[in-house]
Amino acid sequence: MSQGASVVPFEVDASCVAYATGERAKACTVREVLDRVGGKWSIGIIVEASQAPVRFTELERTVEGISRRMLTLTLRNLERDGLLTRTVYPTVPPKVEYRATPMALELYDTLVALTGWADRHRETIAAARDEYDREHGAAVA
Amino acid sequence: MSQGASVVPFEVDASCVAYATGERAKACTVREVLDRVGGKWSIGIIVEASQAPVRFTELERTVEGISRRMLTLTLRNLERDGLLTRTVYPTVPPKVEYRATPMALELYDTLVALTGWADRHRETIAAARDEYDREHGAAVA
DNA sequence: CAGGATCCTGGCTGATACTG
DNA sequence: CAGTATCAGCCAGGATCCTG
Repeated sequence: MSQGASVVPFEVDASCVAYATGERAKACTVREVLDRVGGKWSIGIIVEASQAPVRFTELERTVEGISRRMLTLTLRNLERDGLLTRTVYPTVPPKVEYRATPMALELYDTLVALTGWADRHRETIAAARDEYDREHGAAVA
Repeated sequence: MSQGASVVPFEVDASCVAYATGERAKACTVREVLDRVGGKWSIGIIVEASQAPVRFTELERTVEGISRRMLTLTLRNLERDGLLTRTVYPTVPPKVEYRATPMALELYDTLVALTGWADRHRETIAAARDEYDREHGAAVA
């Protein structure tokens, strides 16, 4: 985190540059990737599927608030992007297991760091929000 | 985005639990925090503002693709949550500087890790996506 | 059990125009 | 320069009903 540089266009690493410039053509943009991961339910699902293989209904209960539709959609997208594998067991009551791919597992630590950060600062953020609302007209929901 | 509390079967750490259970009441949910950070433009702005103080127009040029409106809105939200400070210099051409707060700076490394991961795997993801589309009837958008 | 299909809404978002 | 205001569109997301 260099802050000394005064002129500093950006001394960021390649990934951030690619992110900022929206450099495409090659493959997915960093933004495209982040959009997928940053989806409302993706993180929760990836985290769950990183612990152990999970079944559809399991996720439906674990990831609170998700609708069946969104679970299906998110699952499909994550599978499409190679972040989850979907295994169907042709048993009589169908059984489908989702598990994180190595690529997704590699992301796990970062996600834990992210949720950890969020967790550590929630109160501070809530406080900041309250104060901001108090100073400025309030009511911003 | 309303959620109820419940039980989490897995042995995740506290942050993930808080995330999964959507435990509120205290402060912001982990999800609420992540929603803010996970916004379409937040990461880019935080990353920029973590390098050095940035001005409005600077961000407008650096964060490619953002509209003036969204820049303003995202900036306001980030400021409200205490992730950015806004400094107004009452000069004749107005000058406003945004800089990341310590809390946001703490997040910087994680964000770099995240964008780094995204960058490293963009091609893999694009490939997985292509293959998925080829196997399944294509057109899943 | 694990989806698929459909309908519908609200919020995020972009485009455009105006201002201190 | 650094915003604010307004209008309109898209689509993520929810609710509901149906199936292999």
